[in-house]
Amino acid sequence: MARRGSYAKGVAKREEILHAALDVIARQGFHGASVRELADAVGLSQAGLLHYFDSKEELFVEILRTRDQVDLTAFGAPQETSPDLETLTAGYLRIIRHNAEVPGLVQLFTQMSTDAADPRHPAHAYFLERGAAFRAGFAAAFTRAQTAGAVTARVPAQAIARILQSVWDGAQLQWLLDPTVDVADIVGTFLATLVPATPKSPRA
Amino acid sequence: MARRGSYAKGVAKREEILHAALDVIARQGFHGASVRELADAVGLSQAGLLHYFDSKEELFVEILRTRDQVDLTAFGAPQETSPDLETLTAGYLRIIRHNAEVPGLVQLFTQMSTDAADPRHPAHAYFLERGAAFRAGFAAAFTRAQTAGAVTARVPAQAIARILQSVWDGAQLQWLLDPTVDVADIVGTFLATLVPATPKSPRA
DNA sequence: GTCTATAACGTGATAGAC
DNA sequence: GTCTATCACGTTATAGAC
Repeated sequence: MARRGSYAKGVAKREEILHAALDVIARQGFHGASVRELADAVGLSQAGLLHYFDSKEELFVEILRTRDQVDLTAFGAPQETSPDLETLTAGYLRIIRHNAEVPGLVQLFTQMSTDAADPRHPAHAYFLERGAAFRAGFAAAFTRAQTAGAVTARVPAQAIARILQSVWDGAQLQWLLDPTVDVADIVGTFLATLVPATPKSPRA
Repeated sequence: MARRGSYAKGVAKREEILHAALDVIARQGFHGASVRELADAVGLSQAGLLHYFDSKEELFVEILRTRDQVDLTAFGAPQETSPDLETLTAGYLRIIRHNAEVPGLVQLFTQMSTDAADPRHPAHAYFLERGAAFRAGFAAAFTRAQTAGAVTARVPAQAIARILQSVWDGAQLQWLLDPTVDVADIVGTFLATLVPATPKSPRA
């Protein structure tokens, strides 16, 4: 079936490694983990682990990619049709709340995102694309919410999406420093801020 | 004069080193800099530099402390009396715009703040205190602005201050990844969002 | 495909001369 | 106070056996 006999198995093993790594980091945390540590945790030697990935950094980006995929299918909004703002935020708030259970993954994500500032870093493109996709999804939802009068039209939807991304990333930074910080609460409060004072259909 | 002959000179040299380091990082950038690199740039040997600081991490926190002090006196709002929101934001927006000229310092700050998630990290307390002070200043200003009707009263001033901090930190993260991002614009836009649609003294 | 062993390097920190 | 020299360690990556 596959082009070469061992190719499919190699891919499957790679996938298995990534999910195992994800699990280990989620449960045991991430303390600037080295390839060796991760290899031990996954049940391989360091060289054995690097057999499947070109470098340490490539390995870690793949872990983050796997995580996005897992989270989006587990907690995210359905992607087929472009969802409305409520559905979209509900999905992301589930992800955000889940993140509070896996500090190691958040730490890995944050650490990588600062390292990836260098354009030559293997994760650079990943973070750019991820951010753009996030903003595009929300910009569309905000635009529709604005025409419905559910979100302030004073500021362009694109700008609101960018601010939302900032709030999320920044709040996560604060949470890492002080675990009593509630990221979902901060993001939720910000979203509440966007509802115009006088809705289209007044009640009072 | 001083208690011990060499004490005063030691402190002065320390100060001089910190300002020189600040300058070097601002101009040449920060690429996960080692003590050795910084020592070279400052004109000392690695051991010579560490003579003034207990460890690498202590050195870098002191650099950040020095930076805060320099920035606040150069661009910040006067601290004697608690400033109003406009003065406070104007000062911080100057700092934010200045940051765009010194990416190395922003990188150092961000990198340290993720490393400092560990409570045993020497910079941990620094970041907690800095964040608390930032929020306290803005919470007071927001409270006053709320009673004046200049800022939405729908959300507590404390929460707004926390969101503002998130916006700043998060936008900076995005800027590091993509230098075309305008941090001051994002923060400014967020602040504009907070002005109630219908002010106390209506014009239209 | 996975291992052991090791290369090649950079790091922070310290000892000791001057 | 500042240097040179070096220690002790951890890192990623690779070579080569099996």
